[in-house]
Amino acid sequence: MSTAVSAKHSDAASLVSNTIGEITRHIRAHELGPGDRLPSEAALSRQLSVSRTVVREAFSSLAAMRLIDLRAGRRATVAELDYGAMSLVIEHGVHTEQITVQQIYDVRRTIETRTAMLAALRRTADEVERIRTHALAMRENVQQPEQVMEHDLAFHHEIAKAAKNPIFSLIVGAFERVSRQTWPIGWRTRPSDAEQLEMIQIHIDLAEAIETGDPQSARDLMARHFDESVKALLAAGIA
Amino acid sequence: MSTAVSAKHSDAASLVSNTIGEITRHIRAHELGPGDRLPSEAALSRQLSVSRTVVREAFSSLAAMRLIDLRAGRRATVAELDYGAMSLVIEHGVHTEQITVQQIYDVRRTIETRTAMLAALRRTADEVERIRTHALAMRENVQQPEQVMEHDLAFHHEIAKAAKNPIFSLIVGAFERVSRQTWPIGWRTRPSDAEQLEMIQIHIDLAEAIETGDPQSARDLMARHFDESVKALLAAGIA
DNA sequence: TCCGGACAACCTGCCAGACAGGTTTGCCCA
DNA sequence: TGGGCAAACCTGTCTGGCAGGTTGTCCGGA
Repeated sequence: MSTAVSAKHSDAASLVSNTIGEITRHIRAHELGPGDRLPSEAALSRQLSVSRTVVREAFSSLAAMRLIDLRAGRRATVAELDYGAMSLVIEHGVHTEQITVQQIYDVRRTIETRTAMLAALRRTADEVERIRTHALAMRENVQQPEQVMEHDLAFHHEIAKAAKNPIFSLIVGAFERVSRQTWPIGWRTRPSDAEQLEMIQIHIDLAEAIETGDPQSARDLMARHFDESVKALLAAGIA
Repeated sequence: MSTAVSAKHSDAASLVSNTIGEITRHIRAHELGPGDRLPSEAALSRQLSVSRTVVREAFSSLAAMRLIDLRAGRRATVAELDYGAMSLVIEHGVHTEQITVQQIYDVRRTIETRTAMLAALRRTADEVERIRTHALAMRENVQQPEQVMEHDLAFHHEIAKAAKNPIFSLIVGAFERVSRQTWPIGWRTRPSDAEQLEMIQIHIDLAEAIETGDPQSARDLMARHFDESVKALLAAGIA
């Protein structure tokens, strides 16, 4: 696998990409925020002297990146930050064998040891509650892997949120689609009840460290969690 | 600013989004890799029983996320991993005031202390050469901020590449567009020659640590670099 | 046999016009 | 003043068409 990651020079002077530029410029120039409405397709079509087809494709592209929201009959609106697009990029990388699962774990470890630390420092009572609930729900539903996975994902997500930096949420979210596909593999490498509970216990301990407000301990537990996971994956021959 | 980051449930059963799904499924099912060709618009149109317009918008959306490459007259091809889409998402977040510059620095610090460490462990001779060249070029062109910035960005990018994990390159690249806009602000907070050279010296030292293969020192230098930068930004009132 | 060039078939970029629904707005009536 | 209805507006999708770039093939010459 090559580690080349490029960015095409997007001065591709096609009408559609120019139109995309005009629309983002419009958002910036008018200081639009999430929920604010954009001009209609027909209006932009006239204004930029291109066909509605071109404007539509531009809107469609922006919607694909989740920069705007589109709904039938309604005007396009500026969207809230959303990790959907990044999620697709990562998934694409994995499926085209440009990214390995192990590389994802390394990045997640790097990011999530930080979110755990920050969460321990910045979490609110509500957030602690949600984090702990998910950790405990993992143990309660240990017989239903599907449930365990959902609470596991939500657990990590809530920690990222509690870190109070939306970019961390964005990145953690970006791995969600792929995680949903690789998670069962990791689970299967822990066939005994004891091993499963041990893995879940780390989550519970982590929730407690965040509740106590112990960043060092939260950091270490998250690091251990990922170290164990990678070890399990390697043992299963995923490398 | 809210820290909410959502992902719309994309079961939007529109023809276009279904078609996007079909195309990504096609890539996965046929195990296509970068450069491989996709069916023509007309063929997909017949195959999925939708108009060419719909297929075009689907292609256009995928191209916006840089999952495929489109060129006139040519068939669409599977694209290499590319941070263009992620870059736009981040930029959008900043312009709509959902992300602050300081939050970006925190994430970059988290990611890049890791890339510096890994680069020190995994770099090849060629990579060391490129990294050092950029660091030295910063010093040589110290009178032309534009040049300094370009070499600075390239410096960080090369380190990410040397870490041999494409996801790190992806993330570092994702911040490039925004960095290009905020970099001059940081530069202005270092008005004296001495301060500028001091900041550049860290880069040179870092290049050396990576060359020597000293991960601990590389890590610390990168951390210091970001700490200084944040301090400068705060002093300038960007917070 | 091999190479190069020209031509035909194919493909994409863009456009105009049209129609079926869903949404918004404003007006009118109670 | 408040509620409801109809018209105006807007988006999703389709058809058909033309210009211009690309690809592949085939034939003639070396």
